[in-house]
Amino acid sequence: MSEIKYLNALSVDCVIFGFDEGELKALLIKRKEEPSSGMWALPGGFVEPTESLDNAAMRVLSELTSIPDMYMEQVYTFGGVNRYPLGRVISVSYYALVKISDYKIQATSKIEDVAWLPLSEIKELVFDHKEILQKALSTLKERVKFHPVGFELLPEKFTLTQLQNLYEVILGVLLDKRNFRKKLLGMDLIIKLDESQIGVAHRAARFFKFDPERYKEWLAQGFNFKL
Amino acid sequence: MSEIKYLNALSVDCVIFGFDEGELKALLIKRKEEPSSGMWALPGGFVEPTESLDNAAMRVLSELTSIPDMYMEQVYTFGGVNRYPLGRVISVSYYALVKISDYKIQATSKIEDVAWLPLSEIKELVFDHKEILQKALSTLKERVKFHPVGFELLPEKFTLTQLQNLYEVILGVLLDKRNFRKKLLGMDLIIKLDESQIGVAHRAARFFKFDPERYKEWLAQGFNFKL
DNA sequence: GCAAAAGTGTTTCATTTACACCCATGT
DNA sequence: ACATGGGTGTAAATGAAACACTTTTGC
Repeated sequence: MSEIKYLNALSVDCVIFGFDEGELKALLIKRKEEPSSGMWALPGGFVEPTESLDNAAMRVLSELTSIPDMYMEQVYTFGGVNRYPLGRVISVSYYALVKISDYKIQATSKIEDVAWLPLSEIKELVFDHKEILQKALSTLKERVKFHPVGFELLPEKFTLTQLQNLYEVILGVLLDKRNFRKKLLGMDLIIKLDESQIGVAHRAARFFKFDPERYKEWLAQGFNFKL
Repeated sequence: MSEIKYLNALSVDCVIFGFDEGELKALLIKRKEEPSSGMWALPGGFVEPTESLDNAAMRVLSELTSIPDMYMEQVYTFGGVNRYPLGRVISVSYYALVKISDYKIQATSKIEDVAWLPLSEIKELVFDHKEILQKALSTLKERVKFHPVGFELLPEKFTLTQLQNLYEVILGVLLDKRNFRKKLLGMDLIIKLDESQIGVAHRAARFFKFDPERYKEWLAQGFNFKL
């Protein structure tokens, strides 16, 4: 560790998750440049010598979206020798959770196309990006079992059915409606609002919001989120 | 991502955990070179352009110990701009679990001293290594709750009291002896041997070993290790 | 009035917790 | 015989799982 010996290229790649139409989606870009022009890829970029990894990840996100302070977490660092075809590049991966309704694209010149793709429809990505996506998803799954981060994916006001649906999609299981509601209401984490859906062709659902105080507590200490 | 733009120095740092005399310990080296000569540090080294991150971590371990195939897992990547005083170095951290009885030092010329230090006695480490150690420990804590990795720290044959003691030390809680035994024996994970302690000034404890088949199952699927 | 989703309690079962005494061995 | 840790079971409480019908709204 005394003399700096080798230099390596270092990138960050971000898996940006959103929840929309009952599906979990990722924000992908279609590459405009070689290698692998025309394929879908995770948003990413090289780490500049003067920025921390977290800052690099935030920069990548803000070049693409205009969302302030979204939830973001480092996932894993991929360092296979041949993961990138043009030379050795190590990738530090992050995932971010965004309220998809807040989302606004800021297209940049390098990018041909940007889209929210449902995870179920993502077949192939450039390089090892599919593997990075899988790892981010499994990290999210683990995280969501014990910390209330799933809420970052919902709008400010949401119904209990939306919330249940979100957990079902992330965890890949079906949950019992009554047990789910019992558990969540018992956690004192959400607050019932005086507002309901309008214009729906069935009984209107109540909206809820999070109690930010309790949210912070649960986020720090974790819980046993067995539903 | 198309042209490789910036180069960064990249190191791996390893937190090597061992369990001995009822304590959790880490294998540290005393630096012989500047900067911070004479201070304790995590074993680490620069990542060579031709090796994967995992290989770099294994190389660091094998330069120090002669243990084949120990349990190893990536923890986190530290990329603060000023974490290393002589220039920008990003550190990918790993933790390893070793059966301390197997351990044999292979001193190298650069190292002044190598020692197993109990975590409770580790006050200060070079650079941000203390932070890396903390992160590795909290990752281990999380891991051990749902996967049977703690067993990697024990010798082939162990007593239930040793096992309980290990969990108590890692998790930082006291466990009930009867409940602990009930749970573990019910998991079908350990096998009672026909061998007991000898020469102890009290009733001799039975030795147990792991069932490697079940061990692999539990390792893959995880469990809810609420003790 | 019909379709579609919202909302609501109770019982059963499994898991977790709390708890205290006798046993084997070396000195 | 005494000190030291090994080994064992039961009851109470908590948490999870299973389960079906009524309500509200738009068409």
